[in-house]
Amino acid sequence: MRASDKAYAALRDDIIEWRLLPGTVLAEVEQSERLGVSRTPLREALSRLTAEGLTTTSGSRGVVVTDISLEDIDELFELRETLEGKAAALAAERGDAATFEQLRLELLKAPELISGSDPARHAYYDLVGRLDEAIDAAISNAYLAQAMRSLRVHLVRVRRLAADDAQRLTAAAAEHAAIAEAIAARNPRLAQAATTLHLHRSLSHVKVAHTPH
Amino acid sequence: MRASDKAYAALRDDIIEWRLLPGTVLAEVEQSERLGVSRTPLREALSRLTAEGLTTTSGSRGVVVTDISLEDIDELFELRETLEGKAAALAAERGDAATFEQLRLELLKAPELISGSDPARHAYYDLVGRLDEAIDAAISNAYLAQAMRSLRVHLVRVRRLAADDAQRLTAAAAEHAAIAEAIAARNPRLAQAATTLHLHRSLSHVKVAHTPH
DNA sequence: ATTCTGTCTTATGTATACAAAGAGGCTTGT
DNA sequence: ACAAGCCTCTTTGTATACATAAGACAGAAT
Repeated sequence: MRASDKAYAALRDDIIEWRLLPGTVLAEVEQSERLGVSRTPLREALSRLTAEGLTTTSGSRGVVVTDISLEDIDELFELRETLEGKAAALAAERGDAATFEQLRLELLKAPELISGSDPARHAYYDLVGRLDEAIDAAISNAYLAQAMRSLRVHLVRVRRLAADDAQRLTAAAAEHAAIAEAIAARNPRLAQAATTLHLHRSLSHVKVAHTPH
Repeated sequence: MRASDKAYAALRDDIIEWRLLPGTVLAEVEQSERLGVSRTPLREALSRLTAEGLTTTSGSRGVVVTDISLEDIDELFELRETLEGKAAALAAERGDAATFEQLRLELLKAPELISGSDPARHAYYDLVGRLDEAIDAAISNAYLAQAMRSLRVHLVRVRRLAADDAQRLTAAAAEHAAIAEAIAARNPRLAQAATTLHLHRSLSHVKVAHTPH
């Protein structure tokens, strides 16, 4: 693995997992010493992070970790609804029904994974990831898939804040199953509607979790 | 201006203007000598181009200029319709009516610019650019705006192929005016429909121009 | 003749040295 | 005492030297 890849992956994880908080300045020498690479590959890593929007080069203060506020989350989900709604509709038009029917069946059994121990919960996240990948593959549109991939980086960051409880995950699994069902039924409008519903529920959950109560 | 910015701008222009054709390998020493910078800033430029999708790092062959075929154009416009349609609708909800009414009036006078000499045609492209910027500003969504910006890079590349004639530009100006009118009227659905119509016409024009006849 | 292997060449990946620019503090003058 | 200017230190930007890996070509062996 190249040193720049290593530095990129480490920094990306640190930001996504909120070990590097928004506003933190990523000085080149400091980070290169911390990660054990020289400045050259580290700079490349910072470039990639900035291109993804996880960091910004803020004038003369160097590279800083970008903030992600509640308003940002609204904007993020607005774009997400647009892209994923369209993607679900396209997947319903173009995808392979059997693939999504299989995913639907697995999603219906997901509550067992969620209520289980932590490794099983990982299996649930993997399952949702496979649904995303299946949609990506079904839409046959590299540009749309790329746009969604670049969004997901930010979404993972938000999800870390959401503190998903078993109750929410169980509901989300049912919503995902509804999306898979609509795609398997080759019903674009239904697939889009199911996606819209799921995203609104997710957004509400995140916002409730962060509203003072 | 930093050397890396200079190299980035030069390469980006060369690719967009089709002076560097798809498939061209951008060897580091070769390009750094051609552009008069050293390899370090050139590598940063290549990173940024690759992040934008204008180049890809193709295994062991180094960085190559990405191809953009007719199928790619279909995919590109599919995403474009999704994003710009949503943006137009949001602009109609949130934008300032007077701004778009002003743009509409200018667009109605655009045929004079188009039929004129080449510098005036530049004025027309500027006008369309201002409509894009006004929509970007009106939507109040940094993520959506960023997604559209990253799309426009590819679109400029396609436009260079389209060989826009005066007839098509005149029609396009009218379509743009219809979009501005719908936004000024604060009618989201109409704004989205006008955008869909415009993009379909643009796509048809590009495809006709590249179909053997 | 074909294939395998070794070496050589040429590319990219990395480290480090040097340059330039900016911020902060200290000193000096009024 | 306060302000202004200069100096220094720190940080990023650039160049270049070195390492490493991959690919091609040639030669030899089967």
